[in-house]
Amino acid sequence: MTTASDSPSHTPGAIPRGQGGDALTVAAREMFAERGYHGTSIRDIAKRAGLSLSALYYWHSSKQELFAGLIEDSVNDYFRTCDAALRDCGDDPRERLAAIVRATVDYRVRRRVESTIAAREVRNLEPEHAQRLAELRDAAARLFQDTIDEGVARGVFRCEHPVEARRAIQAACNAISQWYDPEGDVAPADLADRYVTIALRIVGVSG
Amino acid sequence: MTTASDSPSHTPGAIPRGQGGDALTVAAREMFAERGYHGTSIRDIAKRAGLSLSALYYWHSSKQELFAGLIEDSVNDYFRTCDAALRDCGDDPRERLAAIVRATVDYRVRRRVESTIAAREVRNLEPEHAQRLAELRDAAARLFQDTIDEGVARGVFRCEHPVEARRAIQAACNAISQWYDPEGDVAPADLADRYVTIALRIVGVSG
Amino acid sequence: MTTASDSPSHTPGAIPRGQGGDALTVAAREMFAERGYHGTSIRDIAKRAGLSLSALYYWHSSKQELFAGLIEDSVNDYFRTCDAALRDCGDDPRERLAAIVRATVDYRVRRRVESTIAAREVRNLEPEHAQRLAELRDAAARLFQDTIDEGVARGVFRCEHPVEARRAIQAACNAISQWYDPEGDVAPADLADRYVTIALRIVGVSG
Amino acid sequence: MTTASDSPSHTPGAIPRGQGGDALTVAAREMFAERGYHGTSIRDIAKRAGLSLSALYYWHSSKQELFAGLIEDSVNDYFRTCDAALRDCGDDPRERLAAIVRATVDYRVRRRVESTIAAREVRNLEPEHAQRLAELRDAAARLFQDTIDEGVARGVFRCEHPVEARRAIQAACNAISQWYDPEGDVAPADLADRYVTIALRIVGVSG
DNA sequence: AATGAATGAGAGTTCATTCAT
DNA sequence: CATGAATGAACTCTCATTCAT
Repeated sequence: MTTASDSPSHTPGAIPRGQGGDALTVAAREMFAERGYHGTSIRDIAKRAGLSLSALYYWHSSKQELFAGLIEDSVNDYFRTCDAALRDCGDDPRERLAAIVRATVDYRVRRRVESTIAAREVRNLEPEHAQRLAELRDAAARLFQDTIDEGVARGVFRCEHPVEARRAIQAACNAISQWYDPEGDVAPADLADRYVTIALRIVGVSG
Repeated sequence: MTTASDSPSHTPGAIPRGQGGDALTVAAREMFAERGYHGTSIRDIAKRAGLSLSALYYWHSSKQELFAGLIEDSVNDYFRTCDAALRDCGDDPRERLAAIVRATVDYRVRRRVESTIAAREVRNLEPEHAQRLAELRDAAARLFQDTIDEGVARGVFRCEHPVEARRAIQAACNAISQWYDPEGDVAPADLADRYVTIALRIVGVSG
Repeated sequence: MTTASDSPSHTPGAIPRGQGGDALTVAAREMFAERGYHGTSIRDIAKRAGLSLSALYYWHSSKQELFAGLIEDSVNDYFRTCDAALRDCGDDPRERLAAIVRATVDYRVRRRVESTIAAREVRNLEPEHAQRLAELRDAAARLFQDTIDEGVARGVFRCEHPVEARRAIQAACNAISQWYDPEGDVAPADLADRYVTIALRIVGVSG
Repeated sequence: MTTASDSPSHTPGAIPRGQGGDALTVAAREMFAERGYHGTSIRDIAKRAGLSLSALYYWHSSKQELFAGLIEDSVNDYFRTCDAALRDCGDDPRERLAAIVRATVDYRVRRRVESTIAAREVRNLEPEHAQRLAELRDAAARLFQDTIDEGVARGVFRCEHPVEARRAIQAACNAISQWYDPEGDVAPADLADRYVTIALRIVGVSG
């Protein structure tokens, strides 16, 4: 809950919630999503947050740190969501795959904006952060892959190219944040159901 | 075949191939893909092309024009590929969906680099170009959707949510350019086969 | 007295006198006069002001704004000077013409530098500012013309071509800033007397 | 009649009239007048002349040379005009002053465009040309001044400040090119008459 | 906890000019 | 007589960042 970006980066103890710090991350999230990392200037962010440029530097030590904080925050959220979903379910591969898909859809809908940033702007992370993100990305891929492979091994999934299957499922889920309209008429839970069906079909479980 | 970006932007007739103009588009393509639009400076592009900054301006009237040219070129290629594929096939929805998927996979592999650019950097196109690209994007979606809907109508596809099906298929195919390794051991044709299978499963045709 | 160009262009209230902002307008005035608008680079201005290029952009939003500010300032000064002169004099056309000529000479001597800029560099003003300046120019012409016409009507001026008379008087006064040497031996007040005589002769009042 | 700018600057023998060379000087004259020296690019000139950039360099060795040629041409014209006028008149100061004024007005109307350039853009001449122009300017001033002084000495002019008188007369005449409209309804000859009257009044000869 | 003033580096773009053909 | 291709320097302007207050 307490994230790096809520407290001044150089005095990491004090947590003045709800003030300037928050406005900045909100503004940064929106603008990075709209215009990308290089397309967004730190002045623009400060202006949209209604603060001075110097105030931004009080809360964040650099543009990169502000940016990386957003992404890290969001990715951590994803893993917490996955963990929670898997904790509450048995060991049947169908059930497990469904849980992961549901967690992914949920995340892509709930964190639509940061999600888009993380997908498109990774290359702008400095090596340090980039590597950590790459590891998390791999971890997510393994989560899917292990479940699929296990299903194939147990004979409940019928799937000649499990790697492609995993890629297709992930790609489909990840794309959601690019088109989902929170004001539209498909509820997140319904959407999750539909993507579970799609995922199961891809691994050869005809719904 | 003859593309806008091969000739000086102010005399759009002549085609001096294999010269400075070409080197520039090649360099631009690579760098935009690696670092994005705003992350790439036109000095970098000129340097990689082995030309001076001013030479770039001899061939292209602006960074934007160079950028938009690349994307337009690539997108036109996609549509030519689709058209050709559909021309050579019957009217069975399975056959048609397979043809479109194959064309899409082919394009995403063949034009891996521009493809990534087009997907991630649309927002950096100026309105004029952006709109044209949006229209083409819609046209591509319709190509998929119409085929799927027809399949459902004829009863050969079994698919409760054809819009999500289309989105999943497109997302899966589009993602290819993000991970495909031309030096890897999966031939494009094989890859296409695997994605045709995935697509058909998504629309309820159990391969 | 307080002019737009003394405060950062984006917070047009505060007036930090005697600081960087002032140095810039001083430098700009001199250089624009010496080399003209296009002949003066913004780097030159910053250097002469002893500031960095970026500091200039802290105080002024663009070269044009800095330029237009100078001119506007100076032209406003002219009109204040004329108004004051006319307020303190009766309604005799001779007295009034003398007052306007005196105000004009005074201004051309006092604001020698900007005066030259305004005369030679109008065409480099962007439409918006240019139009406002044109209107002020017309107003000045009318000030002279009305006085002359009234003198003719009352029979105190003898003048067959009052428009040419006005043009000649204005041209003569305006040219002063091109040759006047503040270190020379003609005091501004004496100069004004001489030009009053010339003006009156032009309208047929033999001094 | 044959001027420097009509023949290629590096092969000063051949004179192919009426072709590219002429178009260039015409275009240059217009653009320098409209936008000033620094505001006019050599590309703009070539384009307006309907020639390529390289063609311009065939006819002129540099932007400066093209520019200086225009001005020199025009100033020489002025002196030829003055000489002719003075040759045809007696030695009465009134007659001589009238002749010079007439020549000046004639020139300012006939060579309106270059005239404006010469007045406003001298500072952009390189030292070499600038000095020559300054000398000519002085010569012109002397022409007026000598005549006025002679008139005063002979007692036909009544004029306490003959230098200011000269400046006023010159300024009035020179300004003509800034406002004269060749399509207006004042014929050059009439205009000259009016300015002769003005000049004589300035030196105390009541018309 | 926040600001106003300043900076150096680098952005995209245009300039006058050259030269082989 | 004229062109197409190229260059290096300079242009206006924006960037992320700093620091005294």
